[in-house]
Amino acid sequence: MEDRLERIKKQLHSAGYKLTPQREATVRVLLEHEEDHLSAEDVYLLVKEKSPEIGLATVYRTLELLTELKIVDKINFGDGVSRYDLRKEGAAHFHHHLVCLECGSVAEIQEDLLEDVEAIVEREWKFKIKDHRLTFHGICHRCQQKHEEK
Amino acid sequence: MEDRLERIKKQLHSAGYKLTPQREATVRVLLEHEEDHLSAEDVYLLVKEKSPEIGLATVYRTLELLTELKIVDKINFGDGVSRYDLRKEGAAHFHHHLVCLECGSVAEIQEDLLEDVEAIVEREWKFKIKDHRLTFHGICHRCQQKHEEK
DNA sequence: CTGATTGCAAACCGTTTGCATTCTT
DNA sequence: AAGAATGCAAACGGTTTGCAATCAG
Repeated sequence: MEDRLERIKKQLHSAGYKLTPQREATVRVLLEHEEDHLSAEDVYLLVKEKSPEIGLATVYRTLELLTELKIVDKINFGDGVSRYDLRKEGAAHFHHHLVCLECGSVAEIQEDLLEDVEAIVEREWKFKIKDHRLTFHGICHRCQQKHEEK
Repeated sequence: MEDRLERIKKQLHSAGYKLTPQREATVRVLLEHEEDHLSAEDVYLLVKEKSPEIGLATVYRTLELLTELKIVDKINFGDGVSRYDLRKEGAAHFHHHLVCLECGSVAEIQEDLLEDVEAIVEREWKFKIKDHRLTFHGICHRCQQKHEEK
């Protein structure tokens, strides 16, 4: 955890950005909530608990910065809110999501699964793939069980 | 084209909605621009050419209606704008997109491609898939050629 | 020191909503 | 006639921006 933070700091630094307490606090929150898909506002509130003087605009600017450096991925499940996901270290590609239409939960799939599909797309459509977004909408296991109980 | 319009009208009707000139004009625009990925504003401006008295709110309400009836899919490429895509008739699943990072063009893939992946996800994650969203980000064929010319 | 970064408030912009009016059925 | 649908303008909510004050390097 702490070493992960160090590496991110180094990335910021070598990209010519300053290491402010606000940026560190923001990255810390992201590290502590890897599994959640936090909105900017969520991050803001969490950072505020530890560093109450921070402003929402700074959080937005930091998240934008981290997105630019590919430390974080900005995603969008169709409600009008952007969410921010820490990239797994060494992950070339973005992970996939399972969004439950009933309870709204979001699960992650780390496995690639798309290698074959990408090969087809690159060959047939002559499209050089840089990244992908794959989201499945459906009913999660827990909600399925709820139905069976009735 | 005209028969497609008729069928959509019928769908609206049998869902208990009225057939107003504004709704017809909006559907017409969507049919005439199937390949484009129009935003609500785009649709509004196009409808306005033929029916200048229409209001933006009505376009939003109609698009919402069509989305609800699954005549149209609401998509979101990450810029803060929703776009609306007419569903191919008989298409069970949503089609995929290729977004070019350089020129911004959006191509469509009608083929399913995800059957195998979906089978894996349903089995391994016990997730009942209802729909999916798959977008590839990369460089389109034309932009690749532009590079080679240099 | 000096330019980068911050916090605040105001501006933005796509979208939604309240309401009186108009139109389908 | 009666409820649904419309147009307008105002409200909304997430995000961005201008600016003076502050801070990191």
